[in-house]
Amino acid sequence: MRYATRLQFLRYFVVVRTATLRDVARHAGVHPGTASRALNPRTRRLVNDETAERVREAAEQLGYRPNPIARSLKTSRSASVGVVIPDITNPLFPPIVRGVEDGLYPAGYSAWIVNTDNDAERESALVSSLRSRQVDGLIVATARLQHPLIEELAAENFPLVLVNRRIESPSVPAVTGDDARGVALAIRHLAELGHERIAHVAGPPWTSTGRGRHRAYRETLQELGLPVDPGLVAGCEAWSEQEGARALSRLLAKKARFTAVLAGNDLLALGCYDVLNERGLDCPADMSVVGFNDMAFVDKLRPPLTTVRIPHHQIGAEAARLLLDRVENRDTPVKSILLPLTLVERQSAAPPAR
Amino acid sequence: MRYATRLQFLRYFVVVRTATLRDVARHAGVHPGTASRALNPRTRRLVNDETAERVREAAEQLGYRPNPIARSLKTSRSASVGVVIPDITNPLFPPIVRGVEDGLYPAGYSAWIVNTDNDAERESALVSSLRSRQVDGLIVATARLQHPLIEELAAENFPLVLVNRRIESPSVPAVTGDDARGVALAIRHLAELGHERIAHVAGPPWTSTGRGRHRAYRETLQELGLPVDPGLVAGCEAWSEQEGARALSRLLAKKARFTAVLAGNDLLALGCYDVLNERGLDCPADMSVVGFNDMAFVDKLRPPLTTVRIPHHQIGAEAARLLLDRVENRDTPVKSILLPLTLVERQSAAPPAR
DNA sequence: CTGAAAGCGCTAACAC
DNA sequence: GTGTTAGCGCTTTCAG
Repeated sequence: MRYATRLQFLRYFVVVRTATLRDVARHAGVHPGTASRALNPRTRRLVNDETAERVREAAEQLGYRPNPIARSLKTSRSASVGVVIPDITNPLFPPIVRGVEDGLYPAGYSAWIVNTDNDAERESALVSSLRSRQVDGLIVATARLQHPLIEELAAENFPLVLVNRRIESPSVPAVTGDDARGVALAIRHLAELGHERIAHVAGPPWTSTGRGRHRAYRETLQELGLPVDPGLVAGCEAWSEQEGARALSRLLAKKARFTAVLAGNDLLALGCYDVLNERGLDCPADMSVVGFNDMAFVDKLRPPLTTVRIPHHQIGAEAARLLLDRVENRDTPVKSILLPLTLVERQSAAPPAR
Repeated sequence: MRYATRLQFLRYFVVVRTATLRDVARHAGVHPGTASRALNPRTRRLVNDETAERVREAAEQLGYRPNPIARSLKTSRSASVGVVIPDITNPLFPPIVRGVEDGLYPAGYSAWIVNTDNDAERESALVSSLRSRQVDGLIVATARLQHPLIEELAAENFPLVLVNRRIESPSVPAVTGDDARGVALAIRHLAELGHERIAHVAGPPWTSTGRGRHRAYRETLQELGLPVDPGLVAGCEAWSEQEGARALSRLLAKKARFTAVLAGNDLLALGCYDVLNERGLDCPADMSVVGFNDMAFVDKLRPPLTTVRIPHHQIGAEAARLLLDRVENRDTPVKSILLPLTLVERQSAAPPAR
């Protein structure tokens, strides 16, 4: 050994080079295989307590950090999962992502986040890149009702959990809010305030949420014996403020009569606000608006937006746990989770003017 | 070969197993080393055009996807960088993160995002985990003025770029907005509107932004010949709505006289809104408020917030480029970037009541 | 220009 | 219980 003292030797490893399992093994006077077993919680019991302790000490002294890359290469696993979202810049997703990470962290997993911009080609490239990085599973927030890529993955039995959205095929686990009940909450609230003609600015029909909320809207009206008038519904091409504005404008332009509008989500509701402002209509005096999502800061709008709260963080966290279940055991039966929603009453919904 | 037809053989690789470089080499009738050279753009010129083409074709037929894990293990690089932020849930960060990704993507790099929650211990654990994953560099948005971890990394000459914040030591490249000019823009605007006594709700003094904006506030007042009164400044312990509210409350409680307030950022401005509302003070009639950042949706507040816009996406993108420069060549001289800011005039700042 | 060979750091049969 | 061995898939000297 070219090192004058043990200390120098240690310093060499700690500072200059990062210690490998071989170094640890040599220091503990055992074979690398044994060191591996001693350090890995899952195999720890295969080795003598005393030996294990020696290895642990050596590892600590050398500042040993396992190399996850080498481990991945050997095991074809990575202790990481991919998170596929349209755009982190959309305020809907940060809380979900945080939930996912918080669900993953205790299990020692971490998340790779990618933004697809709702571009199927980009999505496919990103998923492929995630898979070549050996992610152990995928959490997907971009589901459209028809989604070949997702069905492909599901057919392969690749661990996969959808958040926020579902696809038509029931074989893919999903964690979503209970939109039907959320819509019912909103409509009932409006009805109780005295509204009878309630319009709907609907989300894109190729999303499960857009379509589901629209259906729930119709069903709830029916249940309450309120008029179900197709002329009171305007669909959007995207979940954007701009589309929300266009939709409400159409409704207003054709002189539809209504005193309240349920927006498919908060972004669409924001668009409604814009149109009302433009036309000098007061919310809620002239028109009540209810949103969906309870996005950050909608309580600061004028008027503060009454909306349906979705537990985004929890959705992410549950999805992470569901995914981990499937990662650990691919034969875990497919299970979806429906989380309860709550109505947040603020000032954008009030009794209609007489 | 146990396969009856070439097609079956191909299917085997394409569908059942993922083809490796060896498979490609065998199919092209060359040595794996040659196949590697042929497929890697950087070594491509070392091999005969004809051979290279054969290899390329074989790769395509087999649906070959290089395994980045194996490559990383060999090269100690990963074509990925770590992005260290306090919390993706803070609306400040998504656009920066997006900018980083957009800056990285064309170069074939991707980003690992981690949330520190401003916890130094967690940060250190996360950075260490990123490094063991062989990230080629780090983009850090969590800098405090004193930041041992960052200085350590810098001392090692580990590729590193700060965004949004700086540290005291000048040896670390940073991409930030030109806060001094931004503050000047805001104060001058207020002065032009006729305000003379302008208060400041200052960000945390252990952040470069908090401190820098405070300094710029004083300097600009002085330049304009306006009163520089320490009694008109209240400091915050965090960049939060709550802290902003507490700060403005303190100012109001001690009966300080002022007609406008410059908030250290939009979140603090939001806190100011809350206090004004609570006390029945009208903004801007009784009190003008100017924010900083131009966060998403502050244009929807009541009143829409006048604020200083920081080009967050661009900050992220420039940081990515700067980092990549250093990754490719560690001896690239340290260079920091100051991006111009703009004042966004909305309705929260108006002439003072006489 | 291409082949041969070694090895990145780790794990997992398989021996003993 | 622990050592031995082989190998995950790739790159990169070194020969020729």
